[in-house]
Amino acid sequence: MKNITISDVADALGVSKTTVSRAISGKGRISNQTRERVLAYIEEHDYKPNVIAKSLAQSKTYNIGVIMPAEYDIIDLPFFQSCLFGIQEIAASKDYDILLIISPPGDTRQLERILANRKVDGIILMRTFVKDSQVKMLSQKNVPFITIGSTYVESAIQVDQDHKSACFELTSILLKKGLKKIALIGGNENFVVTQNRLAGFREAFSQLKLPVREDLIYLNTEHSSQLDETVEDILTKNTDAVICMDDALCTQVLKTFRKKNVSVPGDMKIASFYNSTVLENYIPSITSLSFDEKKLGRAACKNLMEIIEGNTPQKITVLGYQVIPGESTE
Amino acid sequence: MKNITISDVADALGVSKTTVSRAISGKGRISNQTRERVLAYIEEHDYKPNVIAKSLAQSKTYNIGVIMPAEYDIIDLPFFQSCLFGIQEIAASKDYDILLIISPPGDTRQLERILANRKVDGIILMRTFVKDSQVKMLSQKNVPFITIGSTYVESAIQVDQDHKSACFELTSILLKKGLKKIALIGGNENFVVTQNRLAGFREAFSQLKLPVREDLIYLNTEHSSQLDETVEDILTKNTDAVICMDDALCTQVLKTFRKKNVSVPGDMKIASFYNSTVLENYIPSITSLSFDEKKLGRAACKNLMEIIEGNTPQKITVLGYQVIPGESTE
DNA sequence: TAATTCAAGACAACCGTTTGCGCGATAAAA
DNA sequence: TTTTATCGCGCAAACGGTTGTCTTGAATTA
Repeated sequence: MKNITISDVADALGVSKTTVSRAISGKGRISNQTRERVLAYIEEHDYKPNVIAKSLAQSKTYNIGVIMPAEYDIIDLPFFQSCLFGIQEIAASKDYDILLIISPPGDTRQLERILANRKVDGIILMRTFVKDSQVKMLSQKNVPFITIGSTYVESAIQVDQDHKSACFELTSILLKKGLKKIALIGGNENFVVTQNRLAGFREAFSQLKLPVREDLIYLNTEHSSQLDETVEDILTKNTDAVICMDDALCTQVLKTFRKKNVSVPGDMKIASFYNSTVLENYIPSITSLSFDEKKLGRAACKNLMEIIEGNTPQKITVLGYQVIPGESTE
Repeated sequence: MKNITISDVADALGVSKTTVSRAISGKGRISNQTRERVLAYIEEHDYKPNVIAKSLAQSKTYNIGVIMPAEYDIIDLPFFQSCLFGIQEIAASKDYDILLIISPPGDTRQLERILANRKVDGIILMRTFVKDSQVKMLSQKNVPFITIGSTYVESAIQVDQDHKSACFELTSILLKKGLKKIALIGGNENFVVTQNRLAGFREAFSQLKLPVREDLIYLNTEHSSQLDETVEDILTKNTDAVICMDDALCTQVLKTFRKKNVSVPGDMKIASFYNSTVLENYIPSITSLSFDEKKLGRAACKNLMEIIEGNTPQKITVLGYQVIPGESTE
């Protein structure tokens, strides 16, 4: 069964393709009467324009590319998922679809192929890295794109969560409880978020005129064996509290604590980023931060749409957070 | 800067577009000498064919649609992620990209729009439901598609994990330890996997000529409040062991056990599906099943490629599993 | 009434490929 | 030598829309 085309519609109504096209797009000169006649016919016969042909004529695909870093040691899944849902929500409302690009941050090949093939009208990067070759590449070509998470590339339009303030506030809360020896365990140093959180951590100390214990900052802590050593080290240093930069790290730390009979919050306080499902069922409940990732995705997608439509959204959109107090820091 | 087109290449070399097209595709009659001359020129000037134009001419998009159910209470994220990675791997190797479709299982609108717009060459459903309206719709239209997870629609080509055998084996292990009063806590009854697991559970009993305690089967257990009641109920019934159909349920059950001072494995044994990161850091370690989801994604995508290329893959591909023994059932 | 304006819509070129068909040249078969 | 196959390649028509320009007839103005 062949699909019905614009010519079929035109012939059936005894008008030209132009007229049908204009009736649909609403652009160009056409009488209301004719427009309605065309639209009625289209409705009745369920004509759907061929988007491919439309793409070719207009150089527009109605797809947006969303880049998800293909890193297996990142347990940021709920983040990506919620973010995607937010993007999808806005995209769908404008009849755009999502082309998912899964590649390691340093690898621009798939992205380049997709751009060369003109398969998308714009790009959203769901995570950015300190020296992000994808961001660099995108800013050189003339493609609309949005980064989620800040980047050092001048031209990039960004949507971000306020990780710096969040980490500042979390750290401050602990410091004000008299906990001075606070360890910070973080993941990949090359994430821009990691840097931002670190900055907030430092600022909390300096604002209270307290010294940061540099020896208690542990970044790039990914693998379980390494993390065990880290915890070991933390314990020998008579630490008061630990802030974990993600919830997967936190569960591991908690496990090691239990193995070593370190009680929380008795012997040690602990707090984490994201109040994700992974932590939800811990006893004691864990103090953590809550960000609205779906909102983040929505904001990113809205901004991208603006750029695609030729407008210029504000350069940086920063979204808030919430501290969720738990028993683990009482 | 305009993009270089096939006509530019043809003109530059003094040949026709036909010849250039043939040199690239390798189809049609062309001398080796000419082909190489064309390919060399293309390489040097970095000509990339316009995929949109190609799509229009060939009615082919080099996109595959992947459907992810937009259900917030499903904590199957690692499953979907690994699956996606597997799909991506195969797709990319054939220069296909992934169009991500996020919709609730009962909602076929986005899917219909995408099909009407001919934006994909085929579809993969990452989860199927008992009465899956998406599957039903797809099997009516003439679109290549693969379901992950079995379905009752005749024409569907399926890739599946052997949840029935897996649950059978897991249950058998417990039964053979003398644990007869086994509770089964499951999520959404409308997932086909849920049904399959239930079948395996039952079979384990019947094979050992033991009666299934129907009153210990708890399906559709999603929300935390409801789950608490369920656990309460299980405890009053003097149960020996609990099998949780997913790891998120399991962590909640474990939490409630701890609250009520039910010790694992002393007072109660427990086992779960998937050995995901959520469970990784529990003490005691949890007995669970391990499936290779990435492999599943790969298999699904390979089969879809077969269909798209006009071949007929086998109707059902079933992948294995592994039981990961833990301290929780010792 | 003639000249001017303008809205409605048709025509045809164009977007960048693929592909069926035809044509001349060369090689093989009769 | 003539007929037939085969080969290498170009022509032009698709694929299904959009859009700038032109035509037509009716309304407006002088």
